[in-house]
Amino acid sequence: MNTKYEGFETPGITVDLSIFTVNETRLKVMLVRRAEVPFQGYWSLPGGFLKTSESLDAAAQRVLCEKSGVSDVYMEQLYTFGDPKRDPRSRVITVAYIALIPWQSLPQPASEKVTDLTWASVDALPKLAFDHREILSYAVKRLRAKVSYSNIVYGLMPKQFRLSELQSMYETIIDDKLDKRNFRKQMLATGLLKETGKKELAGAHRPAMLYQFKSKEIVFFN
Amino acid sequence: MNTKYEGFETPGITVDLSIFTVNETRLKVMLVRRAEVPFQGYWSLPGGFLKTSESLDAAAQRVLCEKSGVSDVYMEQLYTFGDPKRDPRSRVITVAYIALIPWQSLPQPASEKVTDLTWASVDALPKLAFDHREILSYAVKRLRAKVSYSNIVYGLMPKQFRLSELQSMYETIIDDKLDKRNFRKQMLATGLLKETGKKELAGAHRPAMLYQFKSKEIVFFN
DNA sequence: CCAAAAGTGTTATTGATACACCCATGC
DNA sequence: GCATGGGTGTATCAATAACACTTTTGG
Repeated sequence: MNTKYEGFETPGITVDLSIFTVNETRLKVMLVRRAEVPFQGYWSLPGGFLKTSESLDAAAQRVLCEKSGVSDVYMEQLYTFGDPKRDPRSRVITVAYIALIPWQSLPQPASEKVTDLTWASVDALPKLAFDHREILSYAVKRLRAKVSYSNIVYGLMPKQFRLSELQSMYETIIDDKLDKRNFRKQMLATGLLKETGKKELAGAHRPAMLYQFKSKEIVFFN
Repeated sequence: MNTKYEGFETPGITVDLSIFTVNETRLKVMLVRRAEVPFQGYWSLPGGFLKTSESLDAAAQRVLCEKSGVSDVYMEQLYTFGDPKRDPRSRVITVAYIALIPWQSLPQPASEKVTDLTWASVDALPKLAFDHREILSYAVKRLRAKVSYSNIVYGLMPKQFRLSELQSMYETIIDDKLDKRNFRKQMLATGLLKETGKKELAGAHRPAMLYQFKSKEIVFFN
């Protein structure tokens, strides 16, 4: 038996990531296909075992980079799931994380044949391995809540953007429509945005002013 | 070496609890004195190793009951701390919890000689073992924040109470004064309280109506 | 000149804040 | 009758919500 102290357990520790992005006005999450038992062939959240002398944050960062190819994005610890039966093989406790990646920052997949990684709309999920469905709904809940009292959408926007793109980002995540004038007023009132001076000229319409965030800091409102 | 898979670690898992109560208009947290190395003789948060086939919540519940003698109180998972160096002996990851106990629910200590357990004011803490100071400041931060957007103070109130006691509870936790009339208006407007009909007669003043919560549910505002 | 998205202010409503006096009781 | 905490209402201010038309461009 795999114990360190009499009667106490030393379970395996993993990190599992809910990596979100928004594309085509859909909130999407990264799923990877499991190559091994248990749940072979099922989709699951990307994750991995904690390595020796690696902090939890570092492990999450490593998994993020391995799977997405990006680093330096918004990430936070979500919750720790430790039900004794959540892994049918042996006791595994997982520390769940949330990460946000702007769609534009994602490297395009090298080939069309990548079938072991996908971005699934959170409202059209396949069956998931382990308790990953539960983890993911918790992650979505946290994300939706946090959007409304912080500027966490930072993590999903490209460097420069139109205010209408920012509004669309909010609308996609909270799944509701917002008033254009009130939205702009409020956003500019936060003082967190600055004009870049550049104007986007693409499209048969009046060009839009491009904005960017003054800093990467996440701020809480209320 | 204590590994389960090549290169992966199976650290010890503990739960550590920040158990809060309020007494004499001070927010207090339970500390226990460590009998063993490391940090022998230091004060620390109550905690313990996860047992085989025990869920994280169950472990936290067990520790709570062992140390405080109460169960069925408000408890929530806080955060997981996994720095590789946080325990000088070996790798230990701790899942931190918050618990709230009404002062009136606490069994009085059997003898005056109990010197291995204390309730310390959170603004006058001794040196703590491990990273418990960090855990505790995180817990206090969470508690203070949550008080202002939920009815989490439920967890600290006795069955029946005066509105002025409820106000005092809020003021103690957020460390600020509130307006009496506005406070009462808002509290009653939530619809979460009901009069008990009873009046408290103690004291040389007009007796106060006693209230209680309609349900134990925790509700979020905003 | 038509389509398409950008940009812009005012009013109404709601919620939050500030504030002072009388009441019921015990001693 | 005085000290103590209990109990009550209104006016102001700030924030939020509702709402429609003009502008600039490409085709």
